[in-house]
Amino acid sequence: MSMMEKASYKTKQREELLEYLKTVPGVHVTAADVVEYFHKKGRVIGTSTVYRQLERMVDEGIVGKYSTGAGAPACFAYLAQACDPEGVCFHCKCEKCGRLIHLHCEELAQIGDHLLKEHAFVLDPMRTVFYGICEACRGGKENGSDQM
Amino acid sequence: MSMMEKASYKTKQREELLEYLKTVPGVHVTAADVVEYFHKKGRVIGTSTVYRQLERMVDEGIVGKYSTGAGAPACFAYLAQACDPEGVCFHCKCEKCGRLIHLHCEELAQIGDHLLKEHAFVLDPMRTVFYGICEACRGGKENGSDQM
DNA sequence: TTGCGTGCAAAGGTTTTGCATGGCA
DNA sequence: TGCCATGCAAAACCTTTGCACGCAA
Repeated sequence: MSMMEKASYKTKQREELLEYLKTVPGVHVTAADVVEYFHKKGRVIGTSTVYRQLERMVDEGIVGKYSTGAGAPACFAYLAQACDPEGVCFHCKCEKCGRLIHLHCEELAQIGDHLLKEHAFVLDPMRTVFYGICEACRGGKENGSDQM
Repeated sequence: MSMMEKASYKTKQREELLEYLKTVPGVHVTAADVVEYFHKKGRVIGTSTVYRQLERMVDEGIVGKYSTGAGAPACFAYLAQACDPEGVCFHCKCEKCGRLIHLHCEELAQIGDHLLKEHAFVLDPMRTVFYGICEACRGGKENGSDQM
């Protein structure tokens, strides 16, 4: 699109954030998770900075962003082209405890093929979320861990 | 599936809300849109009520719910073709033209089985929406009608 | 009469923004 | 030295929840 995008400095915070994300490729974390991670390490990074950098990385295409709902926090994940050529991963969200489950499943990947071939619909796994009840909540009757 | 769901009274607010939604089938509106619509008509309906009724209608399969982003408000739309409570039905939403596609497909129904057996996740088809690009928009390369 | 539905206000949680300061180039 | 990035706090938003009252069955 644009030719220069932005100036974009290379700050310490950005470096550390990116370094961390690279250690957990494909894993989705929320902005709050990131803040907490650094906080525990004694390295405090402002929430605004995390949001701003994450958003920028999304623009740059090195990080994926998943919206799991309305008031729910967005998830981000470092996109490691190496381990996931297609970036095929699906998400299941428990309607009871709110937990987001990350799935790498070949069988589910066929859904995309089926939708394309039979229904001429190009699936966007990035945005698609399966809603339902997770194992813990179903088994434990009321809830499993109820983290959100 | 369930035997009684809930008592579910037939209140004035519910009637009016449903009546309004039926006049704009397939069109997606936010809770705020609904509140504003009635407010302009001089008929005030509480925001909580709108959220609660809308959510209930989603459970009943007569309204679809879509996530439009992270901090963005959820969208709802009256399903012209009500979902068969017993049968399986899925929805695909085009990210380009916003169109909602109704699918009755046995093969897709297997997703539920797969998720249950392999991932111990009980799928809720009523709340699950596949996001992607529809045939018309894909064919036209750039866009079809592009309403969002 | 029973109990669900409604509506207001307040709470809860996520993300954005204003502004002064600090650091990269 | 410029200018962007950072951080803190506050604001903006969307959605949920508590509670008393009203209405449907």
